[in-house]
Amino acid sequence: MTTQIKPNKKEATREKNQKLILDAAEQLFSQLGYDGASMSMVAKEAQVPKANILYYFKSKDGLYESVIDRIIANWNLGLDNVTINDDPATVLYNYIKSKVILAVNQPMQSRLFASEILRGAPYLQNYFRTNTRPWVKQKVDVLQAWMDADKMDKVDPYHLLFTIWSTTQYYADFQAEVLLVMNKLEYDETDVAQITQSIAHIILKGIGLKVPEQSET
Amino acid sequence: MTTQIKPNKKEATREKNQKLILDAAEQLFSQLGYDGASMSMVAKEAQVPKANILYYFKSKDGLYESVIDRIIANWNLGLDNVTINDDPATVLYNYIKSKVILAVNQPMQSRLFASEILRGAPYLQNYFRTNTRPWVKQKVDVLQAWMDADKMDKVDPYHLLFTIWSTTQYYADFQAEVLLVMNKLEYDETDVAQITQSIAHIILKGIGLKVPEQSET
DNA sequence: TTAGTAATTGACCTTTTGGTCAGTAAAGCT
DNA sequence: AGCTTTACTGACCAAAAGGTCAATTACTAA
Repeated sequence: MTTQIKPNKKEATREKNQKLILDAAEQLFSQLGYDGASMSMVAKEAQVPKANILYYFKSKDGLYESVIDRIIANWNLGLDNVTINDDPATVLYNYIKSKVILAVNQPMQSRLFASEILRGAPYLQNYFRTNTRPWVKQKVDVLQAWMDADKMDKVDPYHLLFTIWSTTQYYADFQAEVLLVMNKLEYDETDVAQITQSIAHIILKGIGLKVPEQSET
Repeated sequence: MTTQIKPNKKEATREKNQKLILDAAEQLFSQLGYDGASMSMVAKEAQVPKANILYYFKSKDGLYESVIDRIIANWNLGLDNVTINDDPATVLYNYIKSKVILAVNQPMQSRLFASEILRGAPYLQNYFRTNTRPWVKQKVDVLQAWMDADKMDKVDPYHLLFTIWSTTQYYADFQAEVLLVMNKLEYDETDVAQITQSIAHIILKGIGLKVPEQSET
């Protein structure tokens, strides 16, 4: 029937199993941290023999690294293709909004990163150096250009970025605290809008911008 | 010489040893997390036999709880005794400043809390319910009163508090990332002022306030 | 002093950890 | 079909985990 190049049964099952394992590992690592999650737990969760995991991923470290790599692969840093000609308010508003949506709807990835950074980022050091740092540098340049053109207040662009990251990720990483303090069991549909609104108001006004009336997707 | 009630040598050494152990545990737990730090590591770090730790603190859980309790004991939530008559700008500016100083100078405690909350706050649930929540409620009321009196913008007071917490704690919890992105080895003396300035500018202006000229200690 | 009590700890135990390996099953190829 | 090679996995292992306990060492009070 299918004459694909490689519908190898071998590769097929391998990929299927690897996905199973990575999914389980991602969940457990983000929930319990690197040390808190054990290989046997991952095996049980993925319904795969433990030795199979070691066969695919050499070691626990290897598995952990693969989990991180996979997250990074589709970890859209957002804010791409921004230029000096764009409107700061619109760009930043949309960025904040997308980060809040991510935090509320997919907190696991954010938490995995958080626990990794808390531990001193042993596995992310390289990623930060070779990817995040240049990416940040570029955004900082755009922000600086906007400031120089008096399109927004002059604040330290690095700290502005940190402010956006911290405020938005907070709702993922510290979800337990937020919910406890607000006496809620979980976020509801209105929360995303509410959070976005509050953060955007404070930050945008805080740097001399106005929250745009209508946002684009 | 001393006629104190209880200069028992017993109690003296017990307290001394307990402090030794708690110090070591605090450092290790905040560095490696609950699962990452082992009893033998704590024993070695505190230069005390492992069985002694178990003798004082029943179990690893007990030790961990004691560490948390001790931190909470002198964890000044700040912002105390605030009333509607106070000046919002001054109060919030000082609060931000004190949180930044804490984040930069004593990041360990913040990180321990962070890793605890990341795990779903198993040991802090009760604390949040019985302490933080009422505390927050009270501050929220004051903020709301300020807003009603048109002393500041009307934003959700909960999210405003979260914004202050997240932005300031970020420099403790995500220190590794901040330093990597900014290409620094460690924070220097100018950073505290710089960070405070940036955060205060954004947040205060963001809620319709002005950064006070001169701050009080 | 000394008896009584509490503090201390070395040795030991069980369970779990990450990891190996030899043997078996399953493709793939001709 | 038969042979080669790769994929898989149950059984096993040493190390480290948290925790117990009986024996020893302080203190304290009389």
